[in-house]
Amino acid sequence: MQVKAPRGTYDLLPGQIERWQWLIAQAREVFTQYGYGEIITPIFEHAELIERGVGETTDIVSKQMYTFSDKSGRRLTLRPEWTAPVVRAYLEHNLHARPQPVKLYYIGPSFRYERPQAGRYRQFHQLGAEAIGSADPALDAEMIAMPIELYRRLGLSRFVILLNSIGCPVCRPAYRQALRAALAPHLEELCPVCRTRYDLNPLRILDCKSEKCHELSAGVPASREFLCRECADHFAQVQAILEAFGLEYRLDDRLVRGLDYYTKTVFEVTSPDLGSQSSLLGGGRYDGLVEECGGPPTPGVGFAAGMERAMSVMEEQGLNPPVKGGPDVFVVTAGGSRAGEYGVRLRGLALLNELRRAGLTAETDYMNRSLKAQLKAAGRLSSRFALIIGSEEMAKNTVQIKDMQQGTQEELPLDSDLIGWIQQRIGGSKQ
RNA sequence: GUGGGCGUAGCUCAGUUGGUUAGAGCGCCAGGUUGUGGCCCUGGAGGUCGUGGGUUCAAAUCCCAUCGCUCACCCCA
Repeated sequence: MQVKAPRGTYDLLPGQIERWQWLIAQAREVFTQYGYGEIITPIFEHAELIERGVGETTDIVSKQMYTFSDKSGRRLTLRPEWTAPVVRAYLEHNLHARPQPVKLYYIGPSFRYERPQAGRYRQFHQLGAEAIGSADPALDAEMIAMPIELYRRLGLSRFVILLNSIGCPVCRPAYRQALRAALAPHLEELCPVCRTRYDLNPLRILDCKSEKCHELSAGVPASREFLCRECADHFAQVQAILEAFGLEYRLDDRLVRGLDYYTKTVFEVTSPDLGSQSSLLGGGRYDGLVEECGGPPTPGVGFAAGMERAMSVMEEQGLNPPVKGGPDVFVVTAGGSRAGEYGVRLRGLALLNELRRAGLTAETDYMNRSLKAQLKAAGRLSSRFALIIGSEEMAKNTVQIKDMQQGTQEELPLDSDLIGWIQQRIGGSKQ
C-alpha cells in the first residue's frame, strides 16, 4: 500500500493549519463586510458545464481536467474553478429573481491535472467571489479592492495589480483582425502552439512565453486601442474607481487570461515573494457567460485567489495568527492510571470532565506517565495550571493546584469553588 | 508532456580515494527525587541508506534502470 498522499496533494496538520484557519476566518469577515454571502457547490459537476463554461480551447479543458464516468455513465469533472459552477447555481436556483446583483463568495478545493511545482498543486484551494447581474464598473473595482483588503489585514504587502481590458463581442472581432494582420507576415516564425492560436484565439499569442513569439508580438497594437465606446467608457471608470480607492495598478497589454469567458476587465495580482507562479489571484468580467450557460443575457464579474499562494507569502513573511495559549488546566493524577491508584485516576477524570463542562480547556495524561512526566507534559503544552491529585489528596479531600508560570502551588479543598478559583485567575473571558 | 536538482533516524543533515557493528544535533521515552515541569547530566528506542539490478573480496559511496520528491518550461490559483 502506498502511504503517501497522491501527487500534487498534501496534508495540513496542527501547527500549520492555524494559519490556514486564520486566512479563512479573515476572508469570511472581509467578504461579509462587503456584502457577499457564502455559496458551496459540489466538488464535481457535469463535464459539459465546465467544457462549455470555461471554453473548449483553454488549457484547463483541453489537458488539465479530472474527468471520469460514474457508475451510470455520467461524465463528471472535478471542478477546475468555481465561476462556471456558481453561474450554474445562479441559473438553477433562479437567483436572478433575487435583488441584483447577487454577490457570492466561496472557499474550497479545485482540481487541475498539471505537473506540480512551487505554488501549484493538483488539488489546490481557492477563495473568491462573484457578483452576477450588474455591469457596474464599481463591481470590477470591488473584485480587486476586496481581496487586497483581505491581504492587508493578514499583513501581506508588496503586490502588483495588473489590469487590462480585452473588449467585448462588439469590439473584439476588429481587434482580432488587427492582431492577425500584424502577425500575418511572421506566421511561419511563431511557435506551433501559437500558429493554432492564430486561428482559434489570437489574443493568447500575447501571453506566450516563447521568446520568439514574445518578440514578434512586441509591436502589435494593444487591445485597449480597439475598445468600442462602451468598453472604453467602462474601463475608464474602473480605473477612476481604483484610483479613488488609492490602489496603484499597472496596465498590461499582454494580460489576456487563459479562460474564454472573460470580457472587458481582466486583472491579476502578483507577488514578488512567490516563485515562478507569482499570481496571488486573477479574475475579470464575464458578461457573456450566463447566456452561454443557457440563461438570459446577464453580466458578471469575479476573482479567484489561491490559498496556497497566500499561505506561501504569509509563511515567507512570518505572518501568523494571534497566538493561542495552551490548556487552562492539566489534570495530573499521581500514580498515573495504574491499577492500585485507580481511585485517584477516576477522581481525576471526573474533575477533568467537570472543568471541561465549565468551559475550560483541560487536558490530562493518557500514557500512564509518572507524576514528573505528567508535569513535564503539562509544561510542554504551556498549560496555565496543573491540578494535582494523589492518594494524600484523596485522603484529605483536597487537590494541589500549581501555577505553571509562577511555579507556585497551593492546596485547596475539593469541595471549594475550584472552577471559580481558576476562572478568576485566567481572566474573565471564559465562562 | 519536456528538462535540471535531490532521495541516509520522526525532523535538519554528516558519512574521507569504495573498507569492519552507518553517525550527530533536535525531537521522543526513561532515569538522576519515597509525589513536582522548564536548565543540566546519563541512558534508551528509532534506519529495508527510495526500490531493483550490475561491477567488486567488499557498495550509503561506482554504473544502469525505476519510483518518488523538488524546481523550471507550458499554463495558471
